[in-house]
Amino acid sequence: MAAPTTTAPLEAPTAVPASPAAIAETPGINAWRTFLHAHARVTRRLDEELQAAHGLSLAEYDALLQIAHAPGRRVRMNVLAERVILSRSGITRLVDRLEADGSVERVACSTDARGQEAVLTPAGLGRLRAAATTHLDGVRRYFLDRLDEAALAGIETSLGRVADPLGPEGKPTHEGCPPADA
Amino acid sequence: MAAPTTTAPLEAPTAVPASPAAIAETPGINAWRTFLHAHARVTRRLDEELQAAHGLSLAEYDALLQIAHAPGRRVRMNVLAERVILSRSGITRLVDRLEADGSVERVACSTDARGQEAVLTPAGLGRLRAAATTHLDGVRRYFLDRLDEAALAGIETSLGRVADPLGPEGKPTHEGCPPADA
DNA sequence: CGGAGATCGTTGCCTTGTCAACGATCGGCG
DNA sequence: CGCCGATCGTTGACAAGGCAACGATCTCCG
Repeated sequence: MAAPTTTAPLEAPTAVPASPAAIAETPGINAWRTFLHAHARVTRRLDEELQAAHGLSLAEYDALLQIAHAPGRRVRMNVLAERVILSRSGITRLVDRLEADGSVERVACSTDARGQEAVLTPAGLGRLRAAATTHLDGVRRYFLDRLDEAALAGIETSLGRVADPLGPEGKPTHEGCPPADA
Repeated sequence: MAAPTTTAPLEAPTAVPASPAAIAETPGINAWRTFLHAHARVTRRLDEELQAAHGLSLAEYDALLQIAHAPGRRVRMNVLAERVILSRSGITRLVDRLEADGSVERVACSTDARGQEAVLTPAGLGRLRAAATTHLDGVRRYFLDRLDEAALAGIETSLGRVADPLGPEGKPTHEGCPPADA
């Protein structure tokens, strides 16, 4: 999803003047606008770099990372979807791609015959580690280096409040199908 | 673009343990993660609401808004593209859609025969104003209300630094084709 | 003036991701 | 046990956006 950028509503349809003078009215709206802008710019950059250097999209990188961090280096499709914030079909396709280039394997879940797990292959781990360098470097350059510690802390707690509950999904993430091989 | 969510790299491929214990290593990386998460959640919500209530995507809303704020309620495709952060082809298609439902008209630019301008129609203005209510309400609920003034100010200046130059585009936005009718 | 290169908006083709629908399976209740 | 609704992952059809290429035009420089 490309990320749009602005927000403010408009004046009464008064004459037909032209003055873009009255933009900021809802207090704080500029913070929101800045937020959107920052996200759009940075993620686009990061995605480009990751793609150029390793042929991975940001979403794919993220998925690999999630799998790598999971116990047994395996994750139920299910869970992966919500961790990466993608629909189930989206995850199916993303894992299709990762499987096609050998980064991941699909195995049936031992405790639920409906389930599939995405398991990281050694190749996938290698790819991820290589990509991580690029990615973290980018995050540093575009994000971390521009902010001092206080700002980072502020962002973390502020936006944490924003990211958290946000509606009718209060379920804690249940770990799906803890692998019998651990 | 759905927005991916995580970042951290991994441990040495030690044994094959399973402990996701060592995640945060690059200092500040959590701020980044939180940032991504907050964006993904909030924009998805806002987009859904806007879509449901007015049949507008966030990008379309944004484009309408940009046009409405421009002098003469008209903007060169060109300029619109960079304001909404979309490629030129992306803007062509977005304006196609807006034109199809009568929110916008395309007119040739009087001073540059290559140029097109997107002009807001009265219908488009109406749609925008209706949508603005919904949208601002959402922004308030999901974003502004969760942050106090200090946090908002912090976000604005911090992320402002992040959004700003960000690479080889230092050109100030030139206003394209100031309309002869103003 | 005239030609070379840049810029503008559009288009074809491709990728990514969503939604709705599907078959398979799970879980609970009679 | 047997059925019914919920859940899982996949698929087909589709929307949105990017890239590369195009014709038209502009701009600058000789």
